[in-house]
Amino acid sequence: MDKIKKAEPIEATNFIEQEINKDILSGKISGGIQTRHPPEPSGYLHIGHVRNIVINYGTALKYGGVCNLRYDDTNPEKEKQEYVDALQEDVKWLGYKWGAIHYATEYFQQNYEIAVKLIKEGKAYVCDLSAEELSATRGTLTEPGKESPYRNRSVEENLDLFERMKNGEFEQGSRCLRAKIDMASPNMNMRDPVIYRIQYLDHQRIGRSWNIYPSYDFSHPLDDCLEGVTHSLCGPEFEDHRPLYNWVVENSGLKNHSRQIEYANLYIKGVILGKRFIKKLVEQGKVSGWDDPRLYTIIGLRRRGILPQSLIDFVYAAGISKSVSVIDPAMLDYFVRNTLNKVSRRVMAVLNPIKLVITNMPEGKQEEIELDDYPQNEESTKRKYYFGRNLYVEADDFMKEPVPKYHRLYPGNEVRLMGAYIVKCTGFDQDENGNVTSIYAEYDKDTKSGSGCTKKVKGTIHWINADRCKKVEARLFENLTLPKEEENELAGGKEQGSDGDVVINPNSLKVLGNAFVEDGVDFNFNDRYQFLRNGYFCLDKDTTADKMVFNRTVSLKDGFKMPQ
RNA sequence: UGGGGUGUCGCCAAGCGGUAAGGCAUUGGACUCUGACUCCAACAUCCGAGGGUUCGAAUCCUUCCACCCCAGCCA
Repeated sequence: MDKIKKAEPIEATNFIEQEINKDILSGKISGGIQTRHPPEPSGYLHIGHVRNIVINYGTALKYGGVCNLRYDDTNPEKEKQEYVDALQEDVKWLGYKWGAIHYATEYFQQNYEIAVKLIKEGKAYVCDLSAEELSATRGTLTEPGKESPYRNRSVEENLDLFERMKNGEFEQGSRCLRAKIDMASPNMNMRDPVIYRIQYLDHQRIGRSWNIYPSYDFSHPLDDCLEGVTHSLCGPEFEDHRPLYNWVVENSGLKNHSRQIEYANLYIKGVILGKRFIKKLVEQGKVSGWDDPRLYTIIGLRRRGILPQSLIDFVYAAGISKSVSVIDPAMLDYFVRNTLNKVSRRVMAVLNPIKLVITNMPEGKQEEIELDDYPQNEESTKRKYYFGRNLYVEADDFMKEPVPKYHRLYPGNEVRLMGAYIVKCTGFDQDENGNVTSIYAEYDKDTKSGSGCTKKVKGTIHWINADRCKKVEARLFENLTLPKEEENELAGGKEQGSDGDVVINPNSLKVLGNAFVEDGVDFNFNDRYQFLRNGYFCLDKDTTADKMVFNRTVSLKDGFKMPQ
């Protein structure tokens, strides 16, 4: 805004910054850098939009400039106040600050005046062709279009007709205002594009105050210039629109000229991002809502427990270019873990419990031990916990007959119970189906953690004291969709259409209702936890007074490959 | 088959005429009371293909190929 810093070239990290540097060096830009974040409030933002946000706010920030949030709300047919509100929350959560909030609808009067100016200069005309007729005369990719019979109306007639459009005298769709450019242009966008349409709709912000609405191609460049935007950064689909953008800017009579630069969208392999696809999943009840933790909407990622810094790091690491990028989800996981690793409190939780009885520990005896809250930090707070006779360990941490390189519990083997003692497995019980029902072990009193014990064992496992625990629900997630082959198999060999119907991965949500956590830990919504050896977790909003629900944000990287 | 854009390691991505950065993934190994983290090492004789210019090209020229976007009174 008024405190924009005069821009200096910076060390460019991508082609957009290179272009901006050139503009500064060539003197095209004399003041500060200004960008805009122009979402249409027609849906929830997803991880692909995070790139737009990072680029627009982040670039302005780097140059000491400003980025305004401008709602591109020129189509009331698709927009809702619900989305307007959600958008701001998402941007705030990501940690970016806008210079000001604007709405495209704020500029309607100015847009209108410029349209009138264009008419007076013979650069725009009212066309009476129907949408179908207009489409039929636009030509094709290989053939030029035909000029509209209304193309050469007099300025007076155009002015009168446009005024009457504005006054609501004509039926919706009966007339429109078109820019007079070139019906033979190889660029379809330049074939006398529609710049104003009649629309009688209740707009979420301005109600029924306007009967005519400018199209994106007309309002966007104008609003950029009006607002003082220097660089209008947008998606690749607008590349073809750039000549039109420039045409509007040059003919607007506005002094500030904004420059449009396009960059590629961000996709993640196997992740559903299309607005209509997500919407369909929500409507069909295949997910619990726009904030289902399996969705890559910003609210979904947030609910899942991902921290904004991870998203920002991820976007920068992925880079910004003009080529289509489909990123490996493992890369996102890496940055999610990387952020979480630094801030998460370590606690023990057993997700798939199996009983472990320490036979040489007397019934009823509870021995105090000490656990680090943040062992990854130099300084860590500690908490008390108790070792006893009746414990739970992870079912995965026991095998009747070990596979090679298996370092956990099996008859005869010793492992360390984290923070407590080394125990030796002495036996197990199983039911008639061979399912293990309990494990037996003896602990070695000379091996208490922190006692200076020098004995080493290959495996250390986490555990929960059955007399000192809380039962909770843990929700584990996998990708919503499966790789194509598996998906087709699930669909009975039928190829899935692209109509938005997807086969959901049956394992995309696993609810473990019999999980246990330490009873001495006060869990809260703002903190992040690493359930040791199980992954990063956070409290879900479904938590109630008597049941805590945890989402696994992401698992830990698992270096052990179980041989088959 | 018109126009616009893109093609560099499995996935991203630097490189802008001087002889292939980096990240993720992967693979070894060290460390480890998380098989995590961290650390160290390996990982494109080659830049979509062919031809040309040059002492020298991923970078320049040329031909070809592949993929993406555009025919809303959507954005």
